[in-house]
Amino acid sequence: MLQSVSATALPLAAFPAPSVPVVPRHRSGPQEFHPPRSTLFLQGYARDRQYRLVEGCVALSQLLPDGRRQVMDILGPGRMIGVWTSDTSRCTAETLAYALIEPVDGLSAGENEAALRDMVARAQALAMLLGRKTAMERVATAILDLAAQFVRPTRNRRRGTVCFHLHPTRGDLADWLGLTVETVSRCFTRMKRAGLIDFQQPEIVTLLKPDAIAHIAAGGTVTDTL
Amino acid sequence: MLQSVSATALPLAAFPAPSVPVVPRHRSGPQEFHPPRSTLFLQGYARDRQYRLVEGCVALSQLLPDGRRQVMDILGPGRMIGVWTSDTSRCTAETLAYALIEPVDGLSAGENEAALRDMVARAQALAMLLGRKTAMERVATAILDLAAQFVRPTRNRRRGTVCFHLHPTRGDLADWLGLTVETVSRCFTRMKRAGLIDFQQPEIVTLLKPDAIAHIAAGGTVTDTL
DNA sequence: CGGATTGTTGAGCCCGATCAAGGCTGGTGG
DNA sequence: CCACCAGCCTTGATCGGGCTCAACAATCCG
Repeated sequence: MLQSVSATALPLAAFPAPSVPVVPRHRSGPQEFHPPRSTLFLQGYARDRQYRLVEGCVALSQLLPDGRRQVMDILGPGRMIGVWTSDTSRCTAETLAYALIEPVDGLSAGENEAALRDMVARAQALAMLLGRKTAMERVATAILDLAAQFVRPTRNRRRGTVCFHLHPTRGDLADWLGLTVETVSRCFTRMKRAGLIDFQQPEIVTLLKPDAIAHIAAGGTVTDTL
Repeated sequence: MLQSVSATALPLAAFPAPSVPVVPRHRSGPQEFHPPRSTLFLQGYARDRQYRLVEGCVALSQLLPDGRRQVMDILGPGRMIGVWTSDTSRCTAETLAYALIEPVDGLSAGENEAALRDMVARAQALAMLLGRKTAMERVATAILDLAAQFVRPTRNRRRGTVCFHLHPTRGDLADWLGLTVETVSRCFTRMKRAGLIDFQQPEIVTLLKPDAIAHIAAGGTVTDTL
């Protein structure tokens, strides 16, 4: 039976890491290559058609009739596409970079459930972010998540710094984080000026102080971390 | 293979109706009765322990270390509790009214997946609401969802009006909708003054113009609907 | 009755939206 | 080769929706 226990605060500040294996398995068809900004529209596909993103970046989003957009997730290599298929969840999937995907069939019921639970966990993390976090916290959380998904093996880097390719545009990030382009841009600028991140082109981002960024994502202020 | 299709705007304004049957099945244990405001803390339970809410109301929420709360869902009769169990999703479940729950075991893999997909769909609907909707739209959406879940069979009612018991407090609603108590209260007052809803006690709400409320939830303004 | 909890209402402020302008980059065609 | 254009990004100025702070009413319960 259910019991009453006092709630313990868990690390819910960040997006949960996927529990599905990143190592490709269950391949059952030829890989497909899609150019950036192409729409992989998933609505109406049979339930058993699932893909794994091998390389690249895909955004899942929903559109309101009046054009307002909410990005539900940004997927990096190893993540599953199409688990949610069937008509219960209607997301548009769009590539944000050259994307290589491979069909994955024959997942066991357990693997399927695990993938679905990951989606629930990430959707709830997004809800927490959208409902209760400030703009800086949202951007910091997003940067950490994307850095984890898109780290590129770097060399000659100072200890503790991480460099990654930021595939989504400022506009995509805004639609993901419930903000506007301008606010996202301003947050990036602030973090850059604060010495937490660096970027010459807007797409190549280096985390200079990952811990400080995590601190902000968890609710600390920027000036705190300076 | 995935194909490129133009996106059609679907009715994503409202919370999706659950696809799991509301009719009790798979009972496998004695029903349990819980008083209002008792915490059914689900973290750490074995995966196979699931419940169905027979009567009453339960809120699922997450807490940030600093105390900020995000309610992830409000469950009414027929909804499943514990589908998400395992350590991927950490929600606190709290009764908002006297709640009668019954253990449900032996769900088929398909039923389990359907329940999980419902959760994903509702979590994404919440993300859309939190990221892209105004306060009035959020409250209108919430009222419609709760009305659908908690309609009480009424008599002597004018056609088209719906009366229901609103179990969550203004504070619970605020934590669900990403607002403050004051804003929620003001939205209720505005809708009351606009003749869309009515309530004598804050907990017994009558929808006077459900269509107009749906119109607001979909993005229309209040003065539009007057 | 007094205290606690919840709901309502008002006044003022602030964070992030909106509006506007300009810079940078990449692609296309002359 | 450069001119032109279309996106994307940045930055500034201003606005406003919802938050904060505060006071008070209503209800419940001991």
